[in-house]
Amino acid sequence: MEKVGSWDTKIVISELTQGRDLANELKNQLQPAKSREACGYLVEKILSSYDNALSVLNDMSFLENPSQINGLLGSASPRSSDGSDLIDSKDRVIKKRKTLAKWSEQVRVCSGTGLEGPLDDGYNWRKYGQKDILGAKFPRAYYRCTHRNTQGCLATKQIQRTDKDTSIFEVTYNGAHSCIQERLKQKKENSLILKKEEEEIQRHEAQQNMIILKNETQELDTKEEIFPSFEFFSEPIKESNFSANYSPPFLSSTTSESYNFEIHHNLQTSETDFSEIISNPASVTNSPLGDLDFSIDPVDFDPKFLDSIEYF
DNA sequence: TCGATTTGACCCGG
DNA sequence: CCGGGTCAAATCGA
Repeated sequence: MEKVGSWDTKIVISELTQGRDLANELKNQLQPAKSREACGYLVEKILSSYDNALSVLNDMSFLENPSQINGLLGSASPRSSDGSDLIDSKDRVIKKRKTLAKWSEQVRVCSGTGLEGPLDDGYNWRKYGQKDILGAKFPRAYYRCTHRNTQGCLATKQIQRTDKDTSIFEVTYNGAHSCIQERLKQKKENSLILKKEEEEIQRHEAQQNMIILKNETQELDTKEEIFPSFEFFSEPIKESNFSANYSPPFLSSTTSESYNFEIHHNLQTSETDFSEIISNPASVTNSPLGDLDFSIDPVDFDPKFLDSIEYF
């Protein structure tokens, strides 16, 4: 394929849209199924994946259409020769901030699921800060890729528990991973990190509400209710490659508690830094969905997108 | 001992 | 000046 014009993009969008609709239909069909929890998880992941892909493609089709670029960038200032900087009204060169691909998710973690969703997104993160955010009940935690120094990976993420529903976490990802990670090894570590994080949030909440937990048992019970288990869900799912005969071991131990899972993707590439995403094959799996084995294969994925870069 | 986390200080853009 | 984001020394813990 020589290049991907808006017509080709429309086809891709159309195909993805159809796939999403079909997955939706599948979701409906699976309602009475016994293993609804597992199916629901898979279907939600499928849908999220489609949403992500569509978001990317929709943004790209924006960029392919010059008449829409002004709307996207506002009344853009003239650019300097290399296109990387902006020039203000007094002809001063303003270094354009290097913006990385940015997207966010809202993840609900409910009783009985043990689902941490993108909180365990298959990458090694190192916490480098935590801030109390004005007007927010819970602090925001800042993470960067563990391989920042060793591999120069610039990916970061922020995690913050939402005010209204304490079971929902807002996870904002910044930048694409350029690192190669050991995926299996890190999962247990992540689980430990998350447990600590949860404990910290609990502590913070307790402080804020001036609640003194009368005994340790009560505290443990509360933790158990929100994050009953980090590991048992994600481990088998991710390594099962979603084979048809896969039977999640946790289902037998899961009671009648409903599988309550909600994930919302909000992909933003506020500026034209798609090269951040596209040029790096590893970044294809940078999405929080990247831990899924059915994520788009970089080999099949790259050529079209690389061709489309020429429009940027 | 060494890598990860904590946390107050610092930086910087609005 | 304020608030969000990052730095880095102290601390933790495996």
